[in-house]
Amino acid sequence: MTAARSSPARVTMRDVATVAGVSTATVSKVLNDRPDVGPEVRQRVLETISRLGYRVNTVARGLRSRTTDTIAILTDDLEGIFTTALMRGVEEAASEYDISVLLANSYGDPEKERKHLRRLLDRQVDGLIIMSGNRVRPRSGPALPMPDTPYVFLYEYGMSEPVPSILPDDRGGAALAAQHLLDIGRRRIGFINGPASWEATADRLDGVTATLRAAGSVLDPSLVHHATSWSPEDGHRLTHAMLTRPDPPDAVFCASDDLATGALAVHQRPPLTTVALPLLEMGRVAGQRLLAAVNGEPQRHELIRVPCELRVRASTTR
Amino acid sequence: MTAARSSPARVTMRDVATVAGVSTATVSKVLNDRPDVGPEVRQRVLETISRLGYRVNTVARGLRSRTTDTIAILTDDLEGIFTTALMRGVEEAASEYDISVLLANSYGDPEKERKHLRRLLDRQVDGLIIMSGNRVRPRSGPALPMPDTPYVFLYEYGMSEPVPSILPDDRGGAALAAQHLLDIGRRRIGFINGPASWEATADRLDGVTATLRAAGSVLDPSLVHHATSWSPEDGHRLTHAMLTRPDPPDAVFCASDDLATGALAVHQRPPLTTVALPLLEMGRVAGQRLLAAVNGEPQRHELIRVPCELRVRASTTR
DNA sequence: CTGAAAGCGCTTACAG
DNA sequence: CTGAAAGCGCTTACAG
Repeated sequence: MTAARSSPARVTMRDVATVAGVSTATVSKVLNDRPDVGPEVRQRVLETISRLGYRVNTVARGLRSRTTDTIAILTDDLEGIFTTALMRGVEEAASEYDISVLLANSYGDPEKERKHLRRLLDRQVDGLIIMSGNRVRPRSGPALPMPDTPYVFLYEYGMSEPVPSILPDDRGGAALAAQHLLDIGRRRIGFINGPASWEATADRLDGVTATLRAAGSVLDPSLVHHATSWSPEDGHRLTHAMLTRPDPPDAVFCASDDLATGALAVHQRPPLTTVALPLLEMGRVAGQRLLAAVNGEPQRHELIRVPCELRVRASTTR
Repeated sequence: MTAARSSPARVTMRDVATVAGVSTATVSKVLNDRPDVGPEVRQRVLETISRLGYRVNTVARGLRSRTTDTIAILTDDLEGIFTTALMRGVEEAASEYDISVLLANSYGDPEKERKHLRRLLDRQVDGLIIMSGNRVRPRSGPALPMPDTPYVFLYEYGMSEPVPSILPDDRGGAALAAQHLLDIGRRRIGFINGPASWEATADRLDGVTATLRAAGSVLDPSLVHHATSWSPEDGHRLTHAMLTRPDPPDAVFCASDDLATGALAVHQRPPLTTVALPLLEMGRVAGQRLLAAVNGEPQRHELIRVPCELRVRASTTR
């Protein structure tokens, strides 16, 4: 890429200094809110800046100060169903501190991940969020060793790297749902869970089981069905099977919105009570943790489970 | 943000030059594949680079060369239903040229847009993609004048700015669907269109009308219903009304997947024949157009309509 | 073909 | 409180 644009000589810090009759050092101090500048000089410099329409060149600043105020999101699936909400959280957290966010997509390919990491490190990013957009699972370390650049995992987790991994509290979320059903008087709870191979599936079963047990009740194993996919079709099929038993449950908890959608015919669908994944909040936490690390706060291996939220709607209102 | 990391003195171009016994100018030339370097010197430099593990500092390069190989996506809705597919297209196009992509979210707020633009220009981005994630409509120019930085609109369009706007060809897409229904022998076509206030709604009505007319047929106005939202509920309601008429249509075309989903009960849903929005391709086109402009290619006001694609599935197979 | 020199636009000790 | 000087790590004319 070559820049073929010609501009009418961008205003530089030197211009401001000359016009204001000070040194560039002083202009820089004003710009960075250093205390060691006299009030009248500061005033004069600020006026000159706004009169000339001066804007700092972040690239030059970055070269000198060795920090770029830039972090990167490296995802394995830019089109994952949770990607945008997670990214929004990261972007919000970063924006609050005037940090910019670079976006890169590895498609889950370690070779692509390595290439992106190399490019991002060459660009001197201050830190990285390594993220999955669709499924919580363990992963190996970054495809490129990064001894000097902090990073965190988001919606996936490392096995031993000394960094935090930000995850949804699927167990707690399922417990919320089960407790809610108990609270509205249901005792015989059916559970359409996700595919058995997903971590969230086991975590949610744990949550439901423990909640019922704590209430002196028990989860009937024959009322737990595992879908083979997260599709409405599976939700419909399994719910139908459950409700046509001689001893049907008095409430059904589905492990995902799609499963629940299929459980109900569209023309008789009340607004669903839902356990919301805290995606936005997870993104924010990831951003904040990363920025803290960029600022020198030590990191260690830890799994941070962000609580889910129960949204009660008509489907469980009496 | 301050960088509190201490690294063991990063390898610099000067180090490579010293070890290889050449000047930094020569190292730079090798790095940038300039022809004016002797083969044995080039070889020696390359070996030294890989031996020392040298990596270019993109920030320093950017300061000197006045180009950052970075573009930005500025969206009004990071969680719009089309956002990720569009972004993926942009990211793919950019990655092919080793261009990095910055992400910013204005939430449709002109003040936030201005702030982001300012920050992005300060960072010396080579160009910008200004994008809507959910709805094609006209918009005013960028919230900050950008005389020196090229940009394009994506999934929204400017009224007069001398830049391209990349849009889906909704009219052509609807025509594809109508023609397909004619091709499989249907003559009396019902049309569940979107809300009347959307541009895509008018464009699609145009497409269907023109296609039927060209086939010597005509679209019965009483078989055109406009939804009040894009929801499955609306799709269900309107389809039901249409099919319970004394003279029902022999095919129904819905203006969105959600409307079509509602049109069918989940347990009897065949795979839907669909007109796919060319979101990925649109993103790619936007990226390519922008990079061309960055390289000095002149821009002008134009609306680029990217063709939709018909995906025939069981719902229209005999 | 190769290198010395200048300079991109800032910030940072440091001297006064 | 203010500024002269050095320098971040590159690339780019230019001279030889």
